[in-house]
Amino acid sequence: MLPSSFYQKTDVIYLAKKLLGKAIYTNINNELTAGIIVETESYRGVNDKASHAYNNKRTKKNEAMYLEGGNIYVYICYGIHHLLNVVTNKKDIPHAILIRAIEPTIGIDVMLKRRNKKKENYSLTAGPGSLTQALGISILHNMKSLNDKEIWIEDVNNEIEEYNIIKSPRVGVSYAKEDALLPWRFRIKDNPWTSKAI
DNA sequence: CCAGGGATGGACT
DNA sequence: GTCCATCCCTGGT
Repeated sequence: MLPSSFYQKTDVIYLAKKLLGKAIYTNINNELTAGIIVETESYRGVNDKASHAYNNKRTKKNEAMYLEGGNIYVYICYGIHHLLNVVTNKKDIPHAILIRAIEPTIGIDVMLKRRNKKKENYSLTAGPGSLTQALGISILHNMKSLNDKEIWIEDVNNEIEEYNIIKSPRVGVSYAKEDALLPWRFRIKDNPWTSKAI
């Protein structure tokens, strides 16, 4: 389990790249599942027009972003999809990292059941709404800690070098004007489990 | 009070 | 490629 100090570092761009290659685990309803994080996006708080916390926006929905690093921000997108963010930085600095895809490693049978699929393929966990469903993560986990027995992240000695990280603009944030072009989406090069979004 | 809309994914042509 | 399901917070009336 990563220490809280990891998440409380101040550079959310650095941390989004550092999360690549790490393993995220859930143990929900006594069912263990896990995968390697292969795609992330950074959201850099009050000055980032794509962030839910832009301009110090603070509501019941995004309150989790203002917790200290190492907590979880889950919100529902389009009324259907539960999207998982790792909160970073100090308390009251609302930085977050969206987990966009994982490569499944443990509990694939459980993931198939949760996703209502018969056969494993790349659509099992590629995409932010898909991986939360596979891992059993929902809005119920909003504001919970990653230093916990239900959801946690581990270093599995799988460091991703800078030259193996693809950087591109974030997905679905065209409303963010000039900030929409920032290359803050990170993917492991040549990994087939990343999301298919352009 | 209520219409609008979003860090998407899946079904279908 | 196109369409659209469906939640709930937000902001304008």
